[in-house]
Amino acid sequence: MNTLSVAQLDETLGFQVRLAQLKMFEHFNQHFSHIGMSVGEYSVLLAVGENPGVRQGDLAKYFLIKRSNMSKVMRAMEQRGLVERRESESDGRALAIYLTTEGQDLVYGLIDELSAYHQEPAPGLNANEQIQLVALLKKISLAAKPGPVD
Amino acid sequence: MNTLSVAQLDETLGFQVRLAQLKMFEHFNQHFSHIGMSVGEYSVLLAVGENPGVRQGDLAKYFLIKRSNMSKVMRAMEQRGLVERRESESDGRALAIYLTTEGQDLVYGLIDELSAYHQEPAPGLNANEQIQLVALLKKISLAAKPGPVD
DNA sequence: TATTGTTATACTCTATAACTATA
DNA sequence: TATAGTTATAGAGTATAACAATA
Repeated sequence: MNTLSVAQLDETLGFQVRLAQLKMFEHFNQHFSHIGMSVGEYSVLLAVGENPGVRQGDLAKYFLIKRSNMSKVMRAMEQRGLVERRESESDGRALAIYLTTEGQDLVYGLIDELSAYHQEPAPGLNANEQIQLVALLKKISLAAKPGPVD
Repeated sequence: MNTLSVAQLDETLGFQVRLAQLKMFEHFNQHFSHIGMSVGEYSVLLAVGENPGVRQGDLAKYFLIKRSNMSKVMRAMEQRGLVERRESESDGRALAIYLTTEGQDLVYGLIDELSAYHQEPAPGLNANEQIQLVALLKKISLAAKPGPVD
C-alpha cells in the first residue's frame, strides 16, 4: 500500500488528468490487447475510415501530432497493407488516404466491440458521470484554439 | 481551420482526456516557462518538500513511474543541487530524499504563484465546473488499484 | 527469498530543421 | 512565397532485465 499523498498535487486538474490518462490507457489495453496495435494507431485508422480520402496533414492536425511524425505513422500503416495513399487529384502536393480492404476489415470488424466498450462507463463512474465528464473535458479542448502543431 | 471531425472519437473519454492533457500542459508551460523545469520535475520537488525524507521508491509509486527511471530523475536533481539523498536510518537499502536549501527556495518561492494558478479554472471552465471535473477524475484514479509500476 | 536502488539498453513519442515538389 | 510531405536526428518518457546490497 502506498502511504504517500501530496495534497498540493492530488487536488490539481493537471495531475488528475495524467492519472486518468494512464488509467484509460491501461483499461483499453486490457480489453483490446488482441488487436495488435495501440489505441493511437487504431484511432487513426478509424478516422480514415470515417473520412475516406482525408489528407495526411489534416489527420496530423486533428490528432495534434507533427506532419513529420504522421508521415512515419502512415508509411508504416501502408506497409502493413492497412491504408493506401494516393496523390490528391485536386492538389499535387497532398496525399489522400484510404483504407484498404484489409484495413476496412480490421476497423469495422471491431466496431461493435468498440461501441460496446464505449457505452460502458470508465472504472469508478456511473453512466451519468461519464457523460458529464466527457462534456466538461470537451469544454477545455474546445476552449482555446489548439496550439499550432507545426 | 481544421475541417476534420471524427464522431466516434470526439465523444470518447480517452480521446478527450488526451486533448485535455495536452491543453493543460501547454497552459502550464505558458505560465511557468521561467522556472526552467518541466511540470513533472517541479511536481517531484513539491512532493519531496511536503514529505521530507520520503523514500525514492515511494515517490516512484506515487507518480507511477518505474524505480529505474526515478533513479535517473533523482540523480539529476541531486546534481543540480536541489535535493539531497541520505541512506535511510531504518532501512539500509532505501534512500531518504530531502530538499536542499536551494531546492526549498525554488519550490517555496513559487508556492504563491502556483496556488494562484490553481485557483484559476482551466480555459473553458468556470470555478464550479473545475471542481466538478477534478472530483470526477479522482473517482477514476481512485477506482481500480493502480496498475503495478514495477 | 524479497526488496531497494542502479545500470544498460531499447522502444515509443515528440520536436526541429533542411529538403523536394507543387500551389 | 507558402504549403504538403519526407528525411534525418535528437530529446523526452517509459519498459525490461541483470546486478549489488540489504532485509
